[in-house]
Amino acid sequence: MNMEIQTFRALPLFASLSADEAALLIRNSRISQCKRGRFLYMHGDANNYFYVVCRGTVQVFRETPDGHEITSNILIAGDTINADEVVSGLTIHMANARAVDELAVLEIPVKWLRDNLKDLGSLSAHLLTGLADRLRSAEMEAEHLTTMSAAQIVACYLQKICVLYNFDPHGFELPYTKTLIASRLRMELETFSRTLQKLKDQGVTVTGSHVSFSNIRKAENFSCSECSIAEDCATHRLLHARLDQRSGRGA
Amino acid sequence: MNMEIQTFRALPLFASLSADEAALLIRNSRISQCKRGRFLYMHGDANNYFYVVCRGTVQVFRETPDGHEITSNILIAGDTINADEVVSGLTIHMANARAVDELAVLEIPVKWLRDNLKDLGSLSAHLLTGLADRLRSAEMEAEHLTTMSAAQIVACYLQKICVLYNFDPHGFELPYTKTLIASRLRMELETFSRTLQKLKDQGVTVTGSHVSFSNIRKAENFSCSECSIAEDCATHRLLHARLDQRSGRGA
DNA sequence: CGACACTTTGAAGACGATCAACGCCGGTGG
DNA sequence: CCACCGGCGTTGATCGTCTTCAAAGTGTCG
Repeated sequence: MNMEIQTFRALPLFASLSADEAALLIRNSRISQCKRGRFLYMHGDANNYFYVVCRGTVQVFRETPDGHEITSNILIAGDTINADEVVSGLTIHMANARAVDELAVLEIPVKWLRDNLKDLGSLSAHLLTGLADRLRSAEMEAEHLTTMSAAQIVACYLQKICVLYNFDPHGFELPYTKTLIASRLRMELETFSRTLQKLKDQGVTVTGSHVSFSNIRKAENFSCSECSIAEDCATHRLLHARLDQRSGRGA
Repeated sequence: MNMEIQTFRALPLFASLSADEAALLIRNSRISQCKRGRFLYMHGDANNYFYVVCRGTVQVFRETPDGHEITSNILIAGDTINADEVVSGLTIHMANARAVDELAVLEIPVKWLRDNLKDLGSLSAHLLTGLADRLRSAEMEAEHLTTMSAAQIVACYLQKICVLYNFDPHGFELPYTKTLIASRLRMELETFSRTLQKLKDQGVTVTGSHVSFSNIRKAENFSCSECSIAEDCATHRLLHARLDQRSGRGA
């Protein structure tokens, strides 16, 4: 368990906590494990804990009346899972959260958190910026959804993944199944699969779960016209940085 | 100008401020007016002020490379305009903000706000919940965008407008042009117009800018299957309350 | 080897976007 | 008073893209 405490102190959300604050938090929370496929909570369950991912991956999703799953987010170490629900004061969960792989989460009682948030100044500041960042990216994605083609969305997402996981742009493995990614991108698996084929001409090659950006310039022009023109897409800047850092040029 | 101060004290965002806090805020901010069609700020401008709508309506939108406008939000009195940008620490605006009608906004220097947010406890708490609420509704809308038909989206939105503005469900006028609404709903004006015709059979009648829910039960089933089944759609609850309150029954 | 989850491919269909033309209305200016 | 114009909205026809349904291929693990 102590190892887990080490890991959670390494998360940005908690990094700036003072020793006192951290001790306070640890005394009043616990780390819980979850096996692949298990539900952390389900839609309608009481919203009693504030969760933060320590290790592993979480899929947050809702179900349509006809049983279709809509993935609203895929979360990794350092992400808060239900911050919005907790802050909004919801008493029940509005979505399902399921472990995609072996999972460790920090579990903080909502009740305690509400009473003590003022004593955890830096945490509340992180919460604030975290929510703001997510809001912005949610709005950005909604914009993409309506203005970009499936091909652009996919290309853009692959680049984002590459930066987020610090992968080598010349070649990396998809961190989760295509089914999950398609659901996350709000498209059908079939559409996703077909789109990957089309992207081969555009400097993005995906075979099996292996991705490589054979022609990053082309891939980039093709994807995310919004961001690149507006120059507000941090992904591209970081991607370039990674390319420069890894090797001289990328094709 | 004193009248404007009265109005802004009435906004929920500031209602809970103590007299001291309010005085502090007023000393360090100002209320500025804006004529219909004028830009409050444009994409790329320096993000120097935190804005709150006191009176009137604001359209926040971005432009695609080909000049198409995408409305990301329509804001009314009490809404923060660029809270996400300010909290995220962005130095330039990521979108345009334009006055839809006669507008009054409270203008708080970002620099000052950053230094003094800790002295305005209740404001920062409101900011937090405000962001969380917006995040949730943004995710909800993204879900709707991919799971519901245009007809459902429109019906759902009209109900939301009715509740938000406290209109009579039996008949009210659209608060803004159809062009703006269509853009807000991320559909083309043509699609919106056609959709309104189809909704006539479904208990929602729109002629010119006059809306009436002739058969609220039917309209409801038709719209927003997500929310109603999940029972997490506050709109419907409030709509019922309004119907009960107005008259015995709604057709 | 067989079961099962995951993925690919094909063909058909639905839905919204796009292009184009027209109607309506308020304002401005002759 | 009428004519013209521009913003706004409606309607029609066509087109492209994504979804849907169906079937078959690939991989892994017992």
